[in-house]
This record gives sequence, C-alpha cells and structure tokens, in this order.
Amino acid sequence: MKISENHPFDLTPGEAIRLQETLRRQVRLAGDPGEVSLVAGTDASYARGSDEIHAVVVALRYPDLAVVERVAASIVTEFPYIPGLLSFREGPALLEAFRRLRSEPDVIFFDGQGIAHPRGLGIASHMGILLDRPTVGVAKSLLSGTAAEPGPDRGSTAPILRDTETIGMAVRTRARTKPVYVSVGHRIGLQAAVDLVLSTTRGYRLPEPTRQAHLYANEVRRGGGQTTLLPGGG
DNA sequence: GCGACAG
DNA sequence: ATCTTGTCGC
Repeated sequence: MKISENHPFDLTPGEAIRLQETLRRQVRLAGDPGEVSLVAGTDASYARGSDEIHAVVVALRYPDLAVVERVAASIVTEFPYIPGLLSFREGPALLEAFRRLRSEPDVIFFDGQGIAHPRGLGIASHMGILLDRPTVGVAKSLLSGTAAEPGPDRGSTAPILRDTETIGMAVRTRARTKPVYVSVGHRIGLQAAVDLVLSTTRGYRLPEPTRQAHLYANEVRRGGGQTTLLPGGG
C-alpha cells in the first residue's frame, strides 16, 4: 500500500522526541473503520546480536480471519531500542513491508502502544499517521499510565488512566490470562478498537492478526525469508 | 537523584 | 525482542 506521508528516520533520540511532539497533533482519536472486511497485523523480530530487523504485515479477511496476504522486509537499523522511541527502530522496516503489501486493510494492529505513550505517539499512532489508515495499538505490557486488573472473564476491561484521562483499555482476551493493553492508534475510537481486538481473538491471548504476524516474522527470520524447501524434495 | 521503561 | 526444556495448571 501507499505511504501517504514521510519524514526522515535517521535521527538522534533527541530529534526523534521533538518529531513525536510535532506529529502527535495529527493523531485522530475518533473515527469509524466502517464496514471492516480486511484486518492486518504487524510484527518485527531480530536475532540477539544482529541489527537486522525482519518486519512483516499479515492481512486477514474479516470476520473469518483467513490469511489472504503476507509480506516481509528485512532492514538493518542503527537506532537502538529506547522505551518511548520504538517506532524509530522498527518503523523503517515496517514501512518497507507496507510498500510491498497489495491489500488495503480497513484497520491495522500494531505490536505496541497507540496513544498510551509518554508523548501520545506510540508506534501504532506514528505508523497510522504515515499510512493514513485506522490503526490500533495492542501491547503485551504497559508503557505509560496505570490500569486496574480487569475481571477474570474473557471480555473484561479496565481503563488505562493517565491522571484522570482514559488513554486506553486493559482487555482480558482470554480467561485467567494476562490482559493486553489496547489504545487508539489513529482514525478510530477506543470502543471500536477494543471490539475489534475481541472479535479477532480466537482462543489465544493475542488477536489473530498480531499472532499470525508474530509467527510469520519468526519464520522469516529463521528461514532468511526464503521459500521453505521440504527435505526430500517434492 | 532514583526508579520505570512498548519491543 | 532474544537465549532455552521441561513443567505446572486449566
């Protein structure tokens, strides 16, 4: 898909923070994806000692969640992992993967925060602005704000609060399992985001788009992105 | 100054 | 995120 906006990524941490404070004003915290027929999930993986990032995007049909397209991009990064600046490390690889994606997802899930971020611009919000698409942050842990423990049943939620403001929702996607932390990325409302996360979860903690992306990202890293050849040929 | 700290 | 086998619980 086409990238609607662009800006340099070869920045110092200080410059990156300044850019975040500028971009945050473009985030749209409301909106309706409308009739959703395609949902995408993204993820990135890398080997311990390597700075080569393998980013992937997986598109799934909604609501049956059949995988319809998978793309990957491997890029070397110099930007280190710094809490609050994740998108400057993984963003370039993710954007390259999106350039290779032919599908046009109605909504995209990212591994990390949306606006539940110190400067209101987690990776889901940042990428959402550049892609000009509805995006949702689905994080496995909290970066900013506090949340009460949701009830034990699947579907239970508890607001993520920063002072008195609700910046996201802790969501129990599976009974007796740690919740995930959902926040608006761009061009979608929180309730719609939470509803989509729950309606795309199938028996695991993570929603299918995110889970399939995670599996594929590891596959790409281990297999070098090459087509799998079965022993013995075929 | 001391912790906390998405992936 | 990644390094790693088995193991406890639903």
